[in-house]
Amino acid sequence: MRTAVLNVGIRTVLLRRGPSGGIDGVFGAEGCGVRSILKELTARVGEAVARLDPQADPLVRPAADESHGDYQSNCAMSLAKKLGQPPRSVAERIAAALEVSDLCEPPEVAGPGFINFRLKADAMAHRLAEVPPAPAAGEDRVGIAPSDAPEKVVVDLSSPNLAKEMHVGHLRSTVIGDCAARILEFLGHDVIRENHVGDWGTQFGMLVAYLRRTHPDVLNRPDALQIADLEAFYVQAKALFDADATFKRESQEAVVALQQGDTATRRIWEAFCNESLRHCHRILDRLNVRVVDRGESYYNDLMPQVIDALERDGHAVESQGALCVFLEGFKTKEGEPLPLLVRKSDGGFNYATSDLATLVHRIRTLKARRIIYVVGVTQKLHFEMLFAAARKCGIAPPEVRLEHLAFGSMLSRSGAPFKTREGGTIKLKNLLDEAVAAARAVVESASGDEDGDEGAAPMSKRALSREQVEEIAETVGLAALKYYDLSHNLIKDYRFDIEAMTSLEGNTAPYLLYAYARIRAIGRRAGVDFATLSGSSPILLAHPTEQALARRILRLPEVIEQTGAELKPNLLTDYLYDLSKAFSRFYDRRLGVRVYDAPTGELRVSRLRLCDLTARSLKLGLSLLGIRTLEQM
RNA sequence: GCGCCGGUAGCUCAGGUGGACAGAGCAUCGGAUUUCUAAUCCGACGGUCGCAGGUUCGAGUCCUGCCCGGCGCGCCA
Repeated sequence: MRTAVLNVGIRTVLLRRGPSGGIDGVFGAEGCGVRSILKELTARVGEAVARLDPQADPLVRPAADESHGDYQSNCAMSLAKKLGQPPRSVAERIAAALEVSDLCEPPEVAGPGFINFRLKADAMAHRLAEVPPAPAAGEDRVGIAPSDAPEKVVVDLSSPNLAKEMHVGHLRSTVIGDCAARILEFLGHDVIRENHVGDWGTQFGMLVAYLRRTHPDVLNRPDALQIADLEAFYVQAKALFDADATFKRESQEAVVALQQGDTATRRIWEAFCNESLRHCHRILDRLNVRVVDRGESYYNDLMPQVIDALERDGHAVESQGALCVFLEGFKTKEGEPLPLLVRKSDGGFNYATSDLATLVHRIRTLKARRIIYVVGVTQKLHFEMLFAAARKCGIAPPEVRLEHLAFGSMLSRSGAPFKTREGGTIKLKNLLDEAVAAARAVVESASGDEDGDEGAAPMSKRALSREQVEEIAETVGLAALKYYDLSHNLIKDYRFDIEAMTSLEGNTAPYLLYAYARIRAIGRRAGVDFATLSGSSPILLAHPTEQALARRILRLPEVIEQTGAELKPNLLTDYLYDLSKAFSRFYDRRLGVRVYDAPTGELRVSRLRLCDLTARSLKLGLSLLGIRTLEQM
């Protein structure tokens, strides 16, 4: 699939070559300075290579080793094999046919047949100078244009069960799904964030019955329902259910009443779900995650229609009393065909039923062209079967992309399952509090010592009030949690390590947030308004650290694009860390350059603009991860 | 049993369709320095990329077998 995506991307660029000879790619809209250099070079190499083989992939990528330049093309080697010619001579011919003098030094052929590109400093400077200033209000795109081929995308994220409180198991889906949605939105797509909450099933009969007993006034004032501890409420109801036969009967009757649409029962159920959703949104608000709530019950009426149609069309057949869709390639332990069960032998519906109905709704009503399920890897088989069944039954036509964005589990620091000492689930709220507390300790220890240790003097000028510390701790703590999650390969399990994630050193949110705050402080101290620094004066890239920083800033469009194409957030986190390290070197007193006391006024403005572009790139990148920045730390 | 996913430096992890000596952070050790927010920068140390074969000019990456760990495998979600 990855190959297909890349091929499509390349073809798109080639088709879009404008009369000017420039590439109006995803990042090349008029008036928006920064285009993806990777795309542009890919197009240029593609044109040169096409003379030898129209099918060949230009294989342009950032240089593996900076000593070889900024970008490299690896296409000559494989092409040479195909043509039966020496790879170096193929590379020489491609290099000779290339027209890249506006961007790069003359390309060099090296090693077995690599073609190396080194960007010209003035080309980089020119591109950076084209980036428009940040808008006074609203989103700063840092000069990156949105896609001109927007798609309707559904991201299925978070999706807790309303019977209980959100727990640590919901963190990854929420954070990863939000990140995917943000990146796709930024790229210009029309994203619907579906919070597919569990609001139906036998447990809700029990909860309704328990609510009747504990909150007799709920019917009179359903909106006033408050349950302080949802988890405890569930546990108490369950205990009574197991111990009390009368209550058990009431619960079962409530289930039936719910299914039959009994008004009073449904009002109680609704009151409970709304209260539970309020709990969810307290957490989602805190995480700054926006969703559309649409519970499983939303599909109640649709399910029988969908299933009846499957049965009528012969896609689903009865087996051992259950209605099944048989699919090729799936087997049971015994080697028998493994079907997807879409209706239980008791006539009831299950997970697969509601997922199929949900797909129908998303494709036919919401008109989604791409549906991304952000769900743990343990459900991989389920989604493979679901997708296969949806294809087979014609619910999902070929042009609709179905993706399971699978992620591994969050484990405890020791590598064991992440549970309380008693083996219970950990509430998500408690986890957030723990991260914020750890961040508070870090911020307090670094923001000037009230105990008055040796180095109090330099810190005193940014001593923070209690309120400021709280605000910073909240932002840093949640950022640390999200960033740590997103900076790992999604498919793998990872260990929850509060110290590592809140550390101020290394590839962490606190490091990046500090880097950002530090750059903003430069602007404040320099007494300039970055918004007015544009245009008039040039960007000068003479010093090696200036050039290194420029290179990093210019990679932002291609990194965002690739992160969105592959849905791998750690590509973006790695980039942001690399960018801020490049800034630290640029700003280093020994190996870097002077900024606001630069030798000339022109250099001062140029360097301040580099600071501004770095800060804006960091802010944009972090915002796509769902992380807020701070002007001061 | 079958299937899927992992196994990379002491630790935590990156490694785009096979490509240039396998990268980073932490930890450890050494250096810079009284500062443009040092919450920094530079350097060193550290790896038979689970094992064994194979394909290839070239394999952490592809193929086969095996070892270890995790997950999943008909009426839960």
